[in-house]
Amino acid sequence: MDTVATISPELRMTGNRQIVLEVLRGTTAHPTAHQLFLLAREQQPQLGFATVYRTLDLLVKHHLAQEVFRDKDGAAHYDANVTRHDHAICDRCGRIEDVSAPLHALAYAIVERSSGFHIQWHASAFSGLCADCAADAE
Amino acid sequence: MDTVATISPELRMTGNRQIVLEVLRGTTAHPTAHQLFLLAREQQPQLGFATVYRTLDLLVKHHLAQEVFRDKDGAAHYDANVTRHDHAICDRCGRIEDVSAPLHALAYAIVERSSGFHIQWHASAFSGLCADCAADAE
DNA sequence: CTCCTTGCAAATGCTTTGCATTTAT
DNA sequence: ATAAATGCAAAGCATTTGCAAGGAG
Repeated sequence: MDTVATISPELRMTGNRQIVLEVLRGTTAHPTAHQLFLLAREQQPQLGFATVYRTLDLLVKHHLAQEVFRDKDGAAHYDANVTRHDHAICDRCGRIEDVSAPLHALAYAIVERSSGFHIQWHASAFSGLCADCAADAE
Repeated sequence: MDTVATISPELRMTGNRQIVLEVLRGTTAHPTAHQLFLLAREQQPQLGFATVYRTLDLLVKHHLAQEVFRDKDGAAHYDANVTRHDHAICDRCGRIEDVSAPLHALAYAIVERSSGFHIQWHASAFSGLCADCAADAE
């Protein structure tokens, strides 16, 4: 099941952009722009970080990636999975897990009913202890 | 119903801190640190913005305020309402509304059931059009 | 040739920190 | 007198932008 379009008609897929997109698709770690820069630079040593930021903007505009949340430092985290989903962040090990439950659909209904908002976008991040760390902490 | 403690045993309530807390309690606009600085400075002209940031850290640590979300510019927004609740942000008029529905309780149950996380904190922000703007746009 | 892309460096915006001074206990 | 709080300026991050050089159509 491929939920993500491989190419976008309007976006010229240069070598740099291809590498950034491949690196993002090759991880489930929800990297920041800077983390992506470090990974992509392994394959393209003269890559500049401004290119990564510009590429991420383009990928988001063309729905090939999404910014999923901002961490406590204010750094944006990206995901090549462009379906709407939420995230759970472990305060202990730093793991970031997708929340696959259709929370957003429920949330939209509740928010729209209670406030009258017509929701177009949302970001939810939950933090605490992941199952493994909670077990360790006992 | 006062959900907020007026004082905290460990926190020395200096004049500056009192003013920042009063300004935050006097608004439902979920201001940023800089907006709070501007408002508080009206009552205390020689106030420095570093003091506001330091005060906000303290207020959060002492549960007299919370950081409710970060906007697209990465700026943190604060709230003297320390109960857990979500926010809806209008893309058109910029209004930030509390979502009073007990979304978080539902979300916690769903996330905990699906991922095994023990949630301690969360931030959810929804954006779209508020009821008024949606009506205007028709 | 012309436009888009890129790298570098500088600039920006939010926040934190170092440090000397003032204030409270 | 001892410790905490404050203002100011400088530093720190994440991100954006100006600009000149490089590359594709």
